[in-house]
Amino acid sequence: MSEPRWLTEPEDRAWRGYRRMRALLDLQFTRDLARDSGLSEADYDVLSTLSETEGHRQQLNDLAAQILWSKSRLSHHITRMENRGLVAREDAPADRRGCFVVLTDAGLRAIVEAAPPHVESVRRHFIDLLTDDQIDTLAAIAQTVVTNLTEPDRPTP
Amino acid sequence: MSEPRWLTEPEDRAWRGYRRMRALLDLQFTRDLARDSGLSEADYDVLSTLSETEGHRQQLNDLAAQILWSKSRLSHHITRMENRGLVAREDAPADRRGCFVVLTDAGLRAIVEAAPPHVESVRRHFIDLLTDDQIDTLAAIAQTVVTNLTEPDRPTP
DNA sequence: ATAAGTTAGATGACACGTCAACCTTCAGGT
DNA sequence: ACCTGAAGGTTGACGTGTCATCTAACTTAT
Repeated sequence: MSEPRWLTEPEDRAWRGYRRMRALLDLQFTRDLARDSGLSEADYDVLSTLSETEGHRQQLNDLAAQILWSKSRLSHHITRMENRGLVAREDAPADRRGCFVVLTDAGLRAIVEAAPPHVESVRRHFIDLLTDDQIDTLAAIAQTVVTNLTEPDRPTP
Repeated sequence: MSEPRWLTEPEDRAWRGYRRMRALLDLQFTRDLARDSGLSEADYDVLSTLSETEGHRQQLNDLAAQILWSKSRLSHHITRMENRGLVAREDAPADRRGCFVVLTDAGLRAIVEAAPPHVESVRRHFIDLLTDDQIDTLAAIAQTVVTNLTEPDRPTP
C-alpha cells in the first residue's frame, strides 16, 4: 500500500471540529447534569431509556444493546444504581438466566426532575445554535454513519 | 419555570443520531487503532499533537490545554507513556516548575506507523461516507458549537 | 526583602469501564 | 435422556480518569 489518502483541508476541518465539539459538549453536559441533578450521563442514559419503556423495565441484555454498552458495564453500573435506589433487579419470568432492570419510584422521580434542565442544556449548548438545515444535515450524517457501522460488513468482492 | 421546550421531532432525530454516531464511531476507532497500532485514542492524541509541534515537544500544561485534558489526566497518562518509552519528560528551561513532554524516537515511529491506518479508518467509517456539502456543514456546526463553548459567557442582560 | 496569592505539576484515593473467566440455563441434535 | 454449545449475567483484576490535596516555584504588592 502506497501513501495514504490524507484528509483534505475541508475534511480536516470537519474531522478536527467534530472531535473538538465532541469533547467540549461532553464536558459541558457532564458538568450541567451533575450540577442540576447529581446524575452522570451514564445514569441519565439508563434512567431515560427505562422511563421510555412500557412497565419501566427492560431485560439487562436488551437494555445494554439499546444503549450500546457491554453487558459487563451495565451489570456493574446497575449494581451501583441499585445501591443508590434508582433501579432494581427482578427475575425474568420467561428465562431463568435473565433479569429485568426496573425503574424505582426514586429513579422515576430522578429522571423526571433531571430531564427538563438537561434538555435546556442540550438546547443552549447545541441544538438552539443550529439552523433547521444544519439540524437535518446532522441527522442525515448520523443516519449514514450509524447505518454503515450497524450493517453487517459485506466482503469486498 | 414552566414546561420545558422539549425537542421537536427533527431535533430529536439529530440529537439521538449524533449520540449514537458518537458512540459507534468511538467503539470503531478504538478497535481499529488497538488492532492496527496497539495504541489507544488517548495515546494517539498525545503522540499526534506532539508530532505536529516544532521540536516534537510541548509543555505539559499547554499540551493539556490543547487537547482539552486536565493536567492531572495528562500527568498520569504521560507517566504511563513514559514507561512504555513513547515520550519523555524534560525540565523546562524558563520555568523550573514546568516540564516539557518530548516525543522519543520510538514515539515518533509509533505515530508515523499508526497514522496511515488511522486515517484510513476515519475515512472508511466516517469521512468518505459524507458528501462535500455534509463535510462543510459538519465543520460549520462544529465551529459554531466550539465557539459558543469557548467564548467567555456573557451575562444575559 | 518578604508575605500573599497563583500557577505547574505530581500524587493517592476513589469511581468507572474493560477484559477474561466463570456459572447457570437454555436449545439442538443424537 | 444426554451431550454440546451458545446465551444471560456476574464477578474480580486491572487500566484509566477525576477529584482533592500537596509541593515547589513564580509574581505582585507592600
